[in-house]
Amino acid sequence: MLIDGHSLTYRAFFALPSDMATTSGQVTNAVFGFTSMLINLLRDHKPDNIAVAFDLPEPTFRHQSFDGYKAGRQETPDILRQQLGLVRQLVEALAMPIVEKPGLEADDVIATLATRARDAGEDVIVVTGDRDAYQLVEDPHVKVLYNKRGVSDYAFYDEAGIMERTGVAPKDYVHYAALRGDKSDNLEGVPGVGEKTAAKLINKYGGIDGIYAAVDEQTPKLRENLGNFEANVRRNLELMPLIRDAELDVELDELAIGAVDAEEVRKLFDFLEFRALYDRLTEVLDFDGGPSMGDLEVIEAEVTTPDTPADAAKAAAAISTKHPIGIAGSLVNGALAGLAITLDSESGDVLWLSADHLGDDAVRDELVKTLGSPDAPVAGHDLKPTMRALVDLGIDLPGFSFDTALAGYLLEPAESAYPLLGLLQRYAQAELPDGEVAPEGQLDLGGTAVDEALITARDALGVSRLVAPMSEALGDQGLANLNDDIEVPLVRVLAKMESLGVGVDVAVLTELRDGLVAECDRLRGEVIDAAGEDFNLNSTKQLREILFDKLGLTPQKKTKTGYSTDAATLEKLRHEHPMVDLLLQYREVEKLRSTYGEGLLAEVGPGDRIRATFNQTVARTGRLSSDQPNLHNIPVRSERGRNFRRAFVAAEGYTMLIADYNQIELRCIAHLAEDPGLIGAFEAGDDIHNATASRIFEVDPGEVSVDQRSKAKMVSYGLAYGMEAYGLGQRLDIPVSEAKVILDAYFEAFPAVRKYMDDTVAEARQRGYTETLFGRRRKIAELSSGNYQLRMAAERQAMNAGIQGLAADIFKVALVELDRALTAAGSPARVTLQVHDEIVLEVPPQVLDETRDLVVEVMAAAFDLRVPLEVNLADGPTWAAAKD
DNA sequence: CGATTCACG
DNA sequence: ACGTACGTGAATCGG
Repeated sequence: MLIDGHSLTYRAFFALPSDMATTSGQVTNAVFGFTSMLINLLRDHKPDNIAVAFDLPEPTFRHQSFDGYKAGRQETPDILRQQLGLVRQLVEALAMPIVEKPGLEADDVIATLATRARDAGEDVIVVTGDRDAYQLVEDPHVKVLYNKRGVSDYAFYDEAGIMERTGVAPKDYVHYAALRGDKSDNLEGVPGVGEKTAAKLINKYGGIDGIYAAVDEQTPKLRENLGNFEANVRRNLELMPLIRDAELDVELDELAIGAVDAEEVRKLFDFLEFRALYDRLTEVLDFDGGPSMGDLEVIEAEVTTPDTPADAAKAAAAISTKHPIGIAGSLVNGALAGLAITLDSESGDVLWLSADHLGDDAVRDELVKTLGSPDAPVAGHDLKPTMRALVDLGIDLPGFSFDTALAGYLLEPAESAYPLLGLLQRYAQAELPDGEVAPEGQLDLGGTAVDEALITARDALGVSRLVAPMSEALGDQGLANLNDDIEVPLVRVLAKMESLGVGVDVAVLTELRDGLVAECDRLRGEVIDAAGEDFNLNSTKQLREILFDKLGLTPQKKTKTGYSTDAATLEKLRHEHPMVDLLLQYREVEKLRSTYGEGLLAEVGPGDRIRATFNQTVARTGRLSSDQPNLHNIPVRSERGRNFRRAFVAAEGYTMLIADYNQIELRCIAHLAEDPGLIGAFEAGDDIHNATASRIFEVDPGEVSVDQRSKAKMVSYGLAYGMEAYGLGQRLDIPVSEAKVILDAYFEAFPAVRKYMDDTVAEARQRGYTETLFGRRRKIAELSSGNYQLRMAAERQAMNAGIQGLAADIFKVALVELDRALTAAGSPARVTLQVHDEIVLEVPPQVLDETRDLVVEVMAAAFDLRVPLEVNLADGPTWAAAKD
C-alpha cells in the first residue's frame, strides 16, 4: 500500500470543519481526518507492506517545474501546514516508512515505488486524492484507491475501472489529461475539450501525435482550438507523466510496518485528544499502549442531607474554604429549591441544603460566614441564575472565582451552549453517571425530590473537578486575566442588576400600548381599503401577491422565497401606490405594538420592575446580550418609538442617570490602527464626523455641508464592519461608483486604517482566529474557504471582531469598576441597565453630582487608549432623559 | 422550526 | 455571474 500523505491530508483538511481543535487550541481537522483514513485503510486492506510519501521541495534552489507549474495553487494555509508536521509525526510513531526526496512530489515517489513493486510481481494499492495516479493502473498488479471527497468516499479502480471512469485505458491517461489540462496544477488544456471529446479523440487516434496528424479531420472550431493550444498540450505531455525511476534511498523490502512506539503513539494521541481514534487504532494495530483513553472517570457524589435546620446550620458552618467549592442551585421559577455545596471534591462529599433550610435564619447566617466570605473560592456552572436567587436571599458570593460555562465560552466562543457534561468530558476526561436515582417512593426533602438533590450535587461536584483543568486551559491561551479580572467579577455585577431590574411605569406603558392598538387597527383598515382586498398584513407571502401580482408594483430584490417586501423596498415603491406608505406606517406601529407594547407589559414583575437576563456567553465578539425581554433594542431612533423610554422610570426617591461612551468603536479603530489623522481629530475634541468629512472631501472644517457630514458618518460606521462600496451606495442611496470614490477618499485620508484592516485579516488567516487587545479570541474558520462569499464574510467578521470586541472589553471593565467604586464609596446609587456602550443608574438626587463625577471618572479610565474616552451624561425621571 | 422583518449598538 | 455591513432578540407566518 502506497499512501500519498500530502494529498490525503489536503482532502481531510477541506472536508472537515477547521474549528476542530484541542483544548490548547491546536487545530486538528486534517490530522484527525488523515488518521481516521489510515486506520480504515489498515482495517479494510490489511497491507503486508506500506509506505507514506510526502512532497518535499528542493532545499536550496527551486526546481523549475515547481515554481511555474504550482504557481496557481492556493498558498497552503498555516493551520494546514502545522498539521502536515503532525501527520508526519503520527506516521513515524506508527513505525510506518516515510519515503520522500527533495525536489520530488509524493506522486512521483509513489510512481517509482509502484513500478518497482510491480516489476517484483507484488500487488500494489495506491491511495491518493490525485488523479495523476490513474496512469499507474496500466498493469493488473496496480490498483488505485482514489479519494473522491471527504474521508470515507473512495473509488477502487482497476484497469476496467479507469476505463469506465475516464473512457480511456490507463496507459492513455496521460494523453487524455494533456488535452484536458489540470486546473489544480495550473495547467491549461484545450478549450472546448472536456471529458467526452478528449476520450473520443484518444480512442480514435491513439494519442496526441495521432490526433495532430489527423487534425484536419476535425470540425473547424475544434481544429482551431487544437491548433492554437498545441503548445499547452505538448507541455502537459512533458509534465504529466509521473517519474517512475527516481533514485530513492529505500528498498522494497524495507517497507514493512515496524515496531510501533507505543509510548510515543500514546503521547501523540493524548496531545491531539483523539480518544475514540485511539481505541479504533488499538483494534487494527496490535500494540500495548496502556488503557484506553476513551474510558472516562465516572464522578459519583455522596450527598449529605441534614435532617433539621440545626444540623443544616452546623453543616453550613463546617464548609471548608480551602479548595474550590463547587456549588449548584436547583431553581424553580427563579427561586432556590435547594443548593448543593461540595465539601470534598476528592471523596465526592456534597452538602445539600433544601429550600426550607435555606430559609432558616441560622443556616443563612452560617452560609454568609462561610460561602459569603471573600476567601471562599466559590465556583459554579452558569452560576448567575443561582447567584441572582442567592442575592434575593441576601447572600452575596464575594469569593466567587470560577464559572465553568464562562470559561468554556472564553475558550470556544463559537459554541451555541456549554453543557457541563461536555466540558467534563473534554477538560477533565470525566462524566457524571446517568439514569434514574430514586425510582420509587422519592423521599421528599423540603419540597424537592431526592433525585433532584443528587443530580444537583453531581453538578456541583463536576464543577469542582473542572476548576483546575479549565484554569490551566485558560492560562495556556492567555485568557486567565480576561477571565479572572473581567468576566468572573462581571457575573456578580450582572446578578445584582438582574435581581434589581429596571422600574417601569405600567400606566404609561399601558397607555402607549392602547394608543398603538387603536392606531394599528385604523391603519390596517386603510391599507386594506387601498389594496381593495382583505388579507393578513403580517404575512409577507400574502403581501407579496397583493403588491407584485395584483397591483403590479416593481419588484426590487429577491429573498429565498420570493420578492422582498422589506422597508428599503417599500421606500422605493412609495410613489407607485398609495397603499405602500400606509403599509410602512402600519409596519412601524405594529412592531411597536407587538414587541414593545404587548411584549414589555408581559415581562413586568414584582414592584413594577422588569428583570431581564444579561447573557454573558452568547455574543461571539464578547458583547453581552439581553433577553426576556431584550432591553438592548428599546426604540430610540424614531419619535414614536422613543416614547417607550418614558415608561422606564427611576424608583421612588431616585432619579435616572444615563452615561454612554462617545464614539467608542471609532476610538477603538483610531487606537488599533494608530492612524495619526483619526487620533489627532479625537485628541483635538473635534466633531469627528465633521473632521472626517473635511478630510475626505478636502474642504475646510467650517465648509463641510450637512450632506458631506452624513456621508462621512455613514462611512465611519460602516468601517467597523468591513463595508464595501455597494453597501455604502445602498445606504446612502447613491451610485456604487460614487460610493467607491468616497471610500477611496476615506482610505486615502486615513491610510493606517486600511493597513490595520488588511493586517488584521492576514493575521487571522495565519492563526485561524482573531484576538482582541484583552486576549479574547474568536475562531474564524472560513478565511481559507474556497467559497468567495463565505471567505469575504469571514474577512468582515475578522475586521469587526477586534473592534467590537475591544469596545466590549472596555465596557465590561467599566461596569466592574463602577460597581466596585460605588460599593467602596458606600453609595446608594445602583446600576439598573446596560446597553453595549451605555450604563443606566438609579441615583438618589442628593448624591447625583458626586455620582456623575464618579461615573465619568471610572468610565473614562477603564482603559488607556491612544485617544481619550469621552462620556456623555444625562439625567431625569425617565430613560428618555438622554437626548442625542 | 426556518424564514422574514425590524428594533437596538 | 453572483452578492454585497458586524453583532444581537422578538414577533409573526406557514410548512
